Amino acid sequence: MSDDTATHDTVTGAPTLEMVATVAGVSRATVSRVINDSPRVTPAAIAAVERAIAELGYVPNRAARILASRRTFAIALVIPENTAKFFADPYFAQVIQGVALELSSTAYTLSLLIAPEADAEKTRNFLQAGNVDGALVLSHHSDDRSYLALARTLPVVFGGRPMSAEGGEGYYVDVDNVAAARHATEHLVSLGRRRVATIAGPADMAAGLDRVDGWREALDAAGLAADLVERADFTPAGGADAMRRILDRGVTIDALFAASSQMAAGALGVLRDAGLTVPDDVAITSIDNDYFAQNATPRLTTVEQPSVEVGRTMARLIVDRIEGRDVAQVTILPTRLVHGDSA
Amino acid sequence: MSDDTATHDTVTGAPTLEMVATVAGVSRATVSRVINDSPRVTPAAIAAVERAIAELGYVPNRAARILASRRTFAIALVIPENTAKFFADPYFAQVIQGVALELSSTAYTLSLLIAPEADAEKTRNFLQAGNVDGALVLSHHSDDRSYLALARTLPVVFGGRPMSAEGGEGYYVDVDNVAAARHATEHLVSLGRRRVATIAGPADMAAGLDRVDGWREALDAAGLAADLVERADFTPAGGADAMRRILDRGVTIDALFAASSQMAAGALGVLRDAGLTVPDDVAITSIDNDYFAQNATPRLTTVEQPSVEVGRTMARLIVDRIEGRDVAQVTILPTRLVHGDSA
DNA sequence: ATGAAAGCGCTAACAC
DNA sequence: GTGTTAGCGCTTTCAT
Repeated sequence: MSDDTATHDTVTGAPTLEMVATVAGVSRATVSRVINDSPRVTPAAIAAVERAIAELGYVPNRAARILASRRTFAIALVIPENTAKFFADPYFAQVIQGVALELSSTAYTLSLLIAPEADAEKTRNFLQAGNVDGALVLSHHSDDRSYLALARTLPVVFGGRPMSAEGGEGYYVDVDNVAAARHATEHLVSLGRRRVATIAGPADMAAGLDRVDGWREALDAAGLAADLVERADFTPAGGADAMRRILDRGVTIDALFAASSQMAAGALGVLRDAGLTVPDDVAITSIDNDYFAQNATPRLTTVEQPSVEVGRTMARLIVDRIEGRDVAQVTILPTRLVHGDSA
Repeated sequence: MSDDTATHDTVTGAPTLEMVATVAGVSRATVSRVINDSPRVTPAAIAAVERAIAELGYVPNRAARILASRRTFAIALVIPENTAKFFADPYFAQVIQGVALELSSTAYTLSLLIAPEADAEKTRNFLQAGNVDGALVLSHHSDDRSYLALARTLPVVFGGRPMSAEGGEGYYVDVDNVAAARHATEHLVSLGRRRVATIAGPADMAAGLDRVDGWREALDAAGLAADLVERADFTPAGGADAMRRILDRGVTIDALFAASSQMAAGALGVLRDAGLTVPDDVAITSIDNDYFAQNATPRLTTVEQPSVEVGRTMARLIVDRIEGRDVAQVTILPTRLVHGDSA
């Protein structure tokens, strides 16, 4: 027992598992079992070890753990967009924030992979190579088949329904985009608006397709025409262009549903330049209670989706899956209409 | 030599240093020396090892390195702002992007620390505790003394001149804020504008103080009055408020220099509401060629600071310092005026 | 349920 | 300049 000096030592570096073992009066193996909450330890041993851990302020050495266990304690968050777009979009920022928040209370570390489809292969190789214990994929393009394939060899959780998923494939967290769009549009209708245009998102994204569907559902239900659709790319500039195209059609609209607040923000300027006031001439609703919605003039009436919560949930699910716990394959988070001054 | 089967093995996991040693016909120590480019290795040995590494596609195991070397291969990026502000500000995003970019080609990993001054102490403890090999501090508040102190026990590189630094203290990367503001203002003057107001940043930030100085220098040189200053907090909402205060003074201005494009974006709406057009009634220049500058209507004429490059440079410097190489204490990066439609 | 002991893949003295 | 040899702090069989 050359180690029984542990408790007397003036601690040089950080306390080690061995010191905990000595203080608790058990073996290193038992301490390890407690740390990794193995089921085969007596309550008494657990208590002793936990007391020792608290007393010493022990924190397991990450590198040693990784080396010995041949796990990585790393989780990848894959963003299939280029860097510029990624940083410009508040949605990503919020999801990441949620993931980081949730992970901070676990042993897992976040490894951010901003992977334009261009080198998607490089990204998948990295993931396959055992660099992470699991992956979170913010899937937005229809081109997510490869990540779906990846999901067969590595725990993966998608953010947003993977578009190429056949029935029952893939774990994902999402909001009900159809319902969100429907609510936003219904609000315009309930205000007495009859000629409701929409600026939709790209046709290769679920949020692009589903939100047009929701808009159409609401108008159909009200017996109104659903023929004024222009697509854009979710950016303010794209929204402005789409708005111009709508005005160019020469029909008089009294309402607009934009599939994102960024696009609504762009449309706002075009309407103003055309001499139309919001909400008097044109009422507007959109999706995303983000920076753009909150800082627009007038403040947008918009559907808030819990993006931070999406991130948290994704993180929670991937950890559960990595550690072998059962989780729901599909998690749909609720949205809510936030009243601004644009409708 | 029970290991001479290495080259014949059907590779199970990743290739190890030991396999490289066998293939290269040297000892593990030599391989290690090559990897860590120790000076005491013969060119021949280096070549052999490098060939073996390439042949096997060997990548050093991070955990093992960390464990054996008692280094962390981690670099902290400290952001002394709260999470919300951090995510809303494109400047941070760009600097991080630069840091990540540069670090991706090194063995170092980025550990993001978003540390409101509130728990600055916790942050410093973490840094002192040997969790990272070096720290990057995005210093903006005058309250950076503590990090300056930290710099005596850990390699630290600041982003932005540390405000509380006495002469010669601290390594930092910055732009010439005075010159940037001067150029932006001179441009307004060169357009024939005579009544140039400014929306300045907070008085406890270098960018807040220096940019007012630059504005004043330009006006003084032109013999114009430099009396219209309102301070804000670099956000659009703050900019809008400041703009209102300027208008409330009742003086007619024909130009505005905003210390950030975010604030200029906020000011834009207020001017519009006041029935003033940009640039006809009021010409505007600002600093930061970011998302806000590019998506404002009209597009802002602004001074671009190379934020991504600031990040890259900070990363390069900290790695050099960690590895014992000599680096310049002060690095000033150039800025340039980008012409938009606001002036 | 617990302990003993053998590594995980690498670095760093220390000898030659 | 290069090899030998102990570990780094932890997990994980395998006994007991």
